[in-house]
Amino acid sequence: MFKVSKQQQNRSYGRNSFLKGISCVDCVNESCLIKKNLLSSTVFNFSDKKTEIKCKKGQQFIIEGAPVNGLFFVLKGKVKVYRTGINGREQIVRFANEGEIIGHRGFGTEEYYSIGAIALEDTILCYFSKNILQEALKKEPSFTYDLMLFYADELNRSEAKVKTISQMTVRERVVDTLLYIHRKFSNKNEFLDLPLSRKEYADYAGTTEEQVIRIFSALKKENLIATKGKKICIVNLALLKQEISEHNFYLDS
DNA sequence: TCATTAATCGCAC
DNA sequence: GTGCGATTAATGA
Repeated sequence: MFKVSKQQQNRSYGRNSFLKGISCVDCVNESCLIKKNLLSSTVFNFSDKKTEIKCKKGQQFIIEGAPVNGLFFVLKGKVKVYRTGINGREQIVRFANEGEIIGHRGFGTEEYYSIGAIALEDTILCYFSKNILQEALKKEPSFTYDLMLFYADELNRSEAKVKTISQMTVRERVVDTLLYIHRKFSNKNEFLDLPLSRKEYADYAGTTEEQVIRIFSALKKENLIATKGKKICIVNLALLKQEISEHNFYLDS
């Protein structure tokens, strides 16, 4: 679609290539808050200073405990963000889609990342160093404001998740996870457009792989969902929503 | 195709 | 609800 030659060039470097890539002007991610603020000359000049990072499926690009140097934006692909708990259990904090920000919690005074991030499919990231970003944020209020809205939204989501984990039954948490993935990653035919393993569903819902499998097969029997290997289809969205509606759940991405 | 990995299920706790 | 192990299905080299 755009700048094919650049992509081919990237490919020839194999994994882990760090090089200058597609300009923000040509980016297709309208939801990206850099793209949205590109009319500002500050942001425009700043956008030129990004580094493009290519990740293969399954590749980790943020390691828990590593020093924070900057911020990632997802140009293309999907990513999971997690924390490791006791005896190595992963807690998936969130999934990030194209145009979203990763590593922002460590921004500011934090010295080390408290989260890890792994690409769920082949992914291209835009990386900005902390200093460059800080300069742009100080100069351009509307850009800063957009980022603030993003932080507020993240906080809201995080608070809602506390309640999910502490007050919902396992079944409700799994249903909630399905609805979350559906809101965020479904395409039109109700198939979830994200190849997650049962374990990854469990890590997000705060339960075990076995429970997820048991609940999936129960939901299948009740004709609420259908599965084909990793592909999962929401059959009866309304009924699933009804299951967790008493938790007066907020509905957003 | 064969070998590896993931998904299920049953059972004990 | 959780954790382990055996069985079966799916994936990929």
